[in-house]
Amino acid sequence: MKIFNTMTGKKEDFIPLVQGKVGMYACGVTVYDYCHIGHARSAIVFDVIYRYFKYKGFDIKFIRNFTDIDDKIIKKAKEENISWDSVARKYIDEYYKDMDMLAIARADVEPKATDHIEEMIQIIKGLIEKGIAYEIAEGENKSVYFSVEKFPDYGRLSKKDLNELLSGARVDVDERKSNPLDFALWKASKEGEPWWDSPWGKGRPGWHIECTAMSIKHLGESIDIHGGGADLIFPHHENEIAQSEAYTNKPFARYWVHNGFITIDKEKMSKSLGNFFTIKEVLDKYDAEVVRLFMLSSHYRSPIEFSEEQLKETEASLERYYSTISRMDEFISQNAKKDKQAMKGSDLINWFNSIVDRFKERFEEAMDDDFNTAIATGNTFELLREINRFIDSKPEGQAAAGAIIRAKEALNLVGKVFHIFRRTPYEWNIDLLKVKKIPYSASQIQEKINERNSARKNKDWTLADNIRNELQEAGILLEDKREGTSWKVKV
RNA sequence: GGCGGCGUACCCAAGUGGCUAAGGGAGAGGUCUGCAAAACCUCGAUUCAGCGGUUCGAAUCCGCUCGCCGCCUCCA
Repeated sequence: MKIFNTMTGKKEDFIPLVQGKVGMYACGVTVYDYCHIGHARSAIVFDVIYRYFKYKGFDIKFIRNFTDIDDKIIKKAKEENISWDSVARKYIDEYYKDMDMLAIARADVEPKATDHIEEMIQIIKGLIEKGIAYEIAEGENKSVYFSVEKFPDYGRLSKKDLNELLSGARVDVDERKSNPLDFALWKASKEGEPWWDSPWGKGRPGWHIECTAMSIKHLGESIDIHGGGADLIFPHHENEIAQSEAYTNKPFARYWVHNGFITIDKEKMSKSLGNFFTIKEVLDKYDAEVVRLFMLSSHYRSPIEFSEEQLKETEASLERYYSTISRMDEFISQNAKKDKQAMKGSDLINWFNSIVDRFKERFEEAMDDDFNTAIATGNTFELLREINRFIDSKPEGQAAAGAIIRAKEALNLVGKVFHIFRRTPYEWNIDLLKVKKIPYSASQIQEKINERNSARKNKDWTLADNIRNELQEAGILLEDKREGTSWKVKV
C-alpha cells in the first residue's frame, strides 16, 4: 500500500507502527456554523480511507475531533445572544445530521476539545518546564506561547523557512511575543469570555493544542496517519508537530494525508469569499450517494470543481449503475432455475468470469496506490459495460446466472468501501422521486402504467403515448420490456 | 515577494518512461422497439498549454515561456 505523505512530498509504502494496526487522526470541524461541501469532501475521503483499511483487514482506530471552543464560536454566541456551549451543541447536532445523510461512519472516538482541558494543561506545563513555551501576563491572567525558534524542525511539513515566514509575515505583530510566529497554547480569558481554571489563571486553550492532547490521549504519542484538509497544513499541523514532538521527543505522525479543496469557478470555496454551498443545500436537490460518488470520482488530492452540471453527470452515472443492476436482477431470476441442459455460451461465461476476477484485483491495485478512487470508479463503469455486453450476448442457464451473481458481488465490494451502491434499483428510484420532488407516488405511477397497458392492448397508441408523455413531463420514464413496463426517474 | 501545485477531447477525469492515451457525460450514425427508453455497436485527442532538451523511446524526466490556482492570516 502506498500513501502520499505531505511531509516528504512522495508516495511511500505504508508501514504501520504496529503490524496489522493503524492509528489515524483526522482534524474535524469547528462547530460554529453549518457544514459546507468542503467539509463533506474531507469527511468522505477519510471515511473511505477508514473503510478501506478495515477492508484490508487492519485493526484501525480512528479519531475525529470537534473543536468546540474557539473565537468564532464565541463570536457566534455573542451575535445570537446564547451561550458558547449551546452554539457548539447545536452545530454538533447539525454536523451529525449531515454526516448521517452522507453515510459517514462514526469514528471510533469523536472527542471534544473542552473534554480535554486537563490533558492540554499538562502538556503546556511540560512545554514550559522544557523552556519551549513561555508565559505573558494579561492583567490578572496569563497566556502561554510556543516559541517556534526552540523547535528546529519548524516549517518542515509546510516547507516553510522561518526567516522567510517572518519577512512576509502578515501576522499581527505582538510586541510581547518573542517571535511573531509564536502561537498561543493558552489564551488568557477576556471579559465575557468562557474560561477554565489553570496554572495561568482563567483562560482557554489555543487551537492547535487540542489535537495534540486528543491524539496522544486516544492513540498514543506516535500515530500512523494524521490528516485533514490541505488548508490545515499551515499553520495548524505544523504547530501540532512542533508542540507534540517538543513535548514527547517522539515523531508525532508517520504519514500526513491532506485532501484537496473544492473550488467554485476555479476558486477555493470558503466562507470569506461566500462561494460555498452547505451540505444541506446540496442534499436538498441531490441524493447523498450522488455527492459521495462525485467526491470519489476524482483523486482525493486533486481540486474538485463543484457545479450542478458535475452533480448531474454523476447522477447520470449512478442511474447507469442502477439500471444495470436492474437488468442483472432480471437476468438472474430468469436463469437461476434453468438446468444445465439449458446452458449456453460457456466460453463466454469463462471469459466474463475472468473479467470479474480481474476487476477485483484492479480495485485493490487502485486503492493501494494512494487511495485512487478515481481509477476505481473508472474501472467500475468499465465493468458495467462488460456486464451489459454479457447480458446482451444472451447466455442462458445457471452458470450464466452464477456469473452475474459474482459480478454483483464484485460491485458490492466497491460499494462496501465507497459506501455507495447500497440500495435496490427500486429504492433508488423511490428516493429520487422524493429528492426531485416529483408529484407522483409509486402506486400512482403504477396506476398510470396499468391504464396505459390496457390502451396498448387495444392498440390505442394515442392514449398510450399521452400517458407516457404526461409521466415524462413529470420526470418519469417508462420502459416497455417483454416482461412488462417498468418506470424510473429521469435524471 | 517566498513556497507548492495544476494545464489531457465539447465538458468532467485517470494515466507520471515503452501494449491501440482508462472511464463518465454530451454529440452523430446504426441494431432493437407500435412509438420510446435502456442496452449494445460504430465514429470522435496521430496527441497530452507552448517551445526546446535528455532518451532507442516521454503526456510522463529536465529547462524556459504562457495561463490558472493554493499556502504564507481563521479555514476541510
